[in-house]
Amino acid sequence: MCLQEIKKIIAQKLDIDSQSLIYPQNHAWGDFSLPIFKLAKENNLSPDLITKKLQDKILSDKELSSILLKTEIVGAYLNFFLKPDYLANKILTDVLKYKDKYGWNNLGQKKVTVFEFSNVNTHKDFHIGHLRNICFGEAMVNIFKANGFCSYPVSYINDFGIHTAKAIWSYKRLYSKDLNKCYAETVKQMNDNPKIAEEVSLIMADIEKHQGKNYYLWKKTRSISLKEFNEVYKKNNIKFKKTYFESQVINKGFKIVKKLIDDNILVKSQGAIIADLEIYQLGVLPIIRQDGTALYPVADLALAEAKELNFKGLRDSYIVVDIRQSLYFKQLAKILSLAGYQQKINHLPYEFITLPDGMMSSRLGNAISYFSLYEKIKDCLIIETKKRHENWSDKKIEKNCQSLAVAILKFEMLKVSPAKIITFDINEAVKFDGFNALYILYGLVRIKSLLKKAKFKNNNKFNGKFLDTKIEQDLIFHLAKYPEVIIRSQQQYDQSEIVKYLFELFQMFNDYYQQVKILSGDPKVLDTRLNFIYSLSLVAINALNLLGIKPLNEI
RNA sequence: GUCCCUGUAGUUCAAUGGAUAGAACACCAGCCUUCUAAGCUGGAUAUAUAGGUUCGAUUCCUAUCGGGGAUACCA
Repeated sequence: MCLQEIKKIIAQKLDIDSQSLIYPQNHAWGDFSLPIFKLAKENNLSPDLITKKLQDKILSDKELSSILLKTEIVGAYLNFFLKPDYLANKILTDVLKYKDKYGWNNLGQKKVTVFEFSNVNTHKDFHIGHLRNICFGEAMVNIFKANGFCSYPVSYINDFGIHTAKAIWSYKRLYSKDLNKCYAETVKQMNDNPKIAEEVSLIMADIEKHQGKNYYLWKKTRSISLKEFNEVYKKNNIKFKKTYFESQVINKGFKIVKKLIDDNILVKSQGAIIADLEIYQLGVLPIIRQDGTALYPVADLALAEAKELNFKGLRDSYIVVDIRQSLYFKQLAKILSLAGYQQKINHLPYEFITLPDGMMSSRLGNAISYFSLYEKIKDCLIIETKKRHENWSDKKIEKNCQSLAVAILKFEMLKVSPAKIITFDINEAVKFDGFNALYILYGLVRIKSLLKKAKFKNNNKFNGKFLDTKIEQDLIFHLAKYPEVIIRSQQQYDQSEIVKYLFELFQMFNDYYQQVKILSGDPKVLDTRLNFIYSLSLVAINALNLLGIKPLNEI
């Protein structure tokens, strides 16, 4: 039984809306609270009278009395206190039983849901903006799964756009494997010399024809990029159910465009092919350039069709792309619906990443690439770890710090709500204090260390009555809230709910760790406390799994 | 110009319309012969402005002022 069910029982017995039961900002005021301003007004009675009536109702009800320790009237609030040992036994039983699936639910009813993310461009760096994208996408796949959806991650790689031709234009002059540098260089030179645009156009035409030297160079440079992307995915333990390439769907896209022109959904204008969506107040979307080369929508139309074909029963397709493209996705969805597609396309937007001194962009060439950042963080971690563990081998330190660096970066991307711009400050990120992945992982290591020293084996020997300190009861209540966090993070498409939850959990645990010496404490309560902290670690690992972050055994 | 998002502490972020607006960083002072001190304890500081709705507004509405973004061939 979880808090929602308890709330439902209370609400039903008292004939109130369970939504009106709130969590007081201070847990000392009670587990739930009912503000009775509204009730008083609706019934035209004084708040005093209402609270007393409700209290009488509670006292005379057998079931409520078995759950509730007491109620208190404070001002116009009726505060409810659950019986601590009742709650402790319920929650610990549930956590130890369901383990890494504690708090999961069935709300999604196995609905097939595809998440498209990591829409990255070859011939450019994989930078921290993309990192936010894959971390967000992966977390959403996991969170949807925890809510009973059949959710699948797919990736789409833009390996065929005009940006590839731009990168190749400079590559032929510089022969640098730094494709992003090539790309930025071409963009820079194009600003000064408009003639270069024509040359880039010719390169793109060759690539589209699949022949000649430019096509060969395209294949060669493309594989450099793909290798890099696969390293990022491997490092971050992200596996896609399917990967689509623009180069593989683009021809199908042109066919669809042709059909849409026949159907009058797309039209020719100023030498280009466009969708005129002015009557829907969605402006105009260019589809094919004057020179006949494709813009984004050509491939996206084919991609929508491909996903429908690959995932039987696909109802909802989520596309994780940053918020600047939200108009574009409204336009795309409109075109698909005009063309009669059944699939529902949802844009899952998130804000971009900016640097303390301004915007970051591949075109300007000032984006922080993933690997440079990762190496920097890892190096700082190695220095700190050496200070703390003089007896650890270099190999062990390297392995530990690799894992930590990945976790820290993921955490930085996930701790802010998707609707917020992340201002990424590398100097802050290498401090490793406070609201950081290390705080969580370190706390978890402390629990693991305690369990190891006590030679703990999961034995279900616990007695809720022994968990009688305030901090233990606060922690139990926090565990009880976890199922609601899983639901909220899905409904609001916001993984940061889970991150906040984890941080609060370990703030409380560190407090507990400081206050109560578990191993040297009262031996009578040792079993209960070991089961208790084991439960904390289970929920923590459960939540870390949803975020795609791997725990460590030692730090 | 039009449309969208956003203004909370020195900084970066919290707060399903409810009680005393929370954290983290930075700064100052403490805590390791005691379960991993990347931890803990204590300390000052904030809702852009003006109205409105409400018993009650950081939250909803309007206006003003700031910041960001989108707006036909960038991605």
